[in-house]
Amino acid sequence: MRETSLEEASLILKLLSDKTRLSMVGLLSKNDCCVCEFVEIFKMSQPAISQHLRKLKDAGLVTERRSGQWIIYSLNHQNVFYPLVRDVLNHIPDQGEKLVWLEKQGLRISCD
Amino acid sequence: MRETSLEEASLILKLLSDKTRLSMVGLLSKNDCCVCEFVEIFKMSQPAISQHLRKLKDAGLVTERRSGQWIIYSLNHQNVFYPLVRDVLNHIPDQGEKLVWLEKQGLRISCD
DNA sequence: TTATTATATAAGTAAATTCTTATATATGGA
DNA sequence: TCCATATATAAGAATTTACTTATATAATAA
Repeated sequence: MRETSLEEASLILKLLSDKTRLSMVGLLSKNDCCVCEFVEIFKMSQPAISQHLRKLKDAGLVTERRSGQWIIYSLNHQNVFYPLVRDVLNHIPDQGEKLVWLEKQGLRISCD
Repeated sequence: MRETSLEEASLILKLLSDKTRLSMVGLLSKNDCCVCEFVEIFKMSQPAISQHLRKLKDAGLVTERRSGQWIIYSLNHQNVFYPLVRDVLNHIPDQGEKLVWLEKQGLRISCD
């Protein structure tokens, strides 16, 4: 396992220490998501969601791709910090239920 | 493994996301330490150190005991969040070298 | 007892964080 | 082309955080 410096580790932990971002990362570990899905799930303004995603992207924890009008976010398993992220996610409840709820509302965007 | 709620997990991660506290916890996983040792290691004011320790103590991550004039802090392995802490510590460099340095300076307090 | 050492706490300050609102850009459909 | 939808970004406000200095408490040593 690659050893992360203390500075790097605390930076990643700071990103994951926000409830919304931690849940986002948990969701992305299950399924890719677009911004508008996060807006529905977290009942938060679109700019607030975009700003959280930008922080995750700047750290390399997630990647984005365009699909039509949507920007689809994915968890970046290739990132050097992914092992830390994975270990942290092991300690939180499965966020997949939020996607089930989204689907029930008919708000799921199929991300392919 | 006990499943920590999202709120609880983010609270613990917030505590660990501070460089000083993360290093403190890493040190305590090796050896018990007193406040004055932390002051030397982190070259930080005594109140600043005490305030960090208080946050860790309030969350139950560390315990304290008095030994003469010193207050000795220990990592609380019994805490429900300890498994998360342990997994996080697995991703940071060994903080034990800071104790070696302290010993070389003749500043180590034998904690028993 | 008095002084010294170790620690905690309180109050204030500067910086960082997370929202908000307003606005810009890009895509797709009528 | 024009409009609606999805997203990003910028600027500002409220809150939180991590320090500072000043002071209080407890133990030990002279």
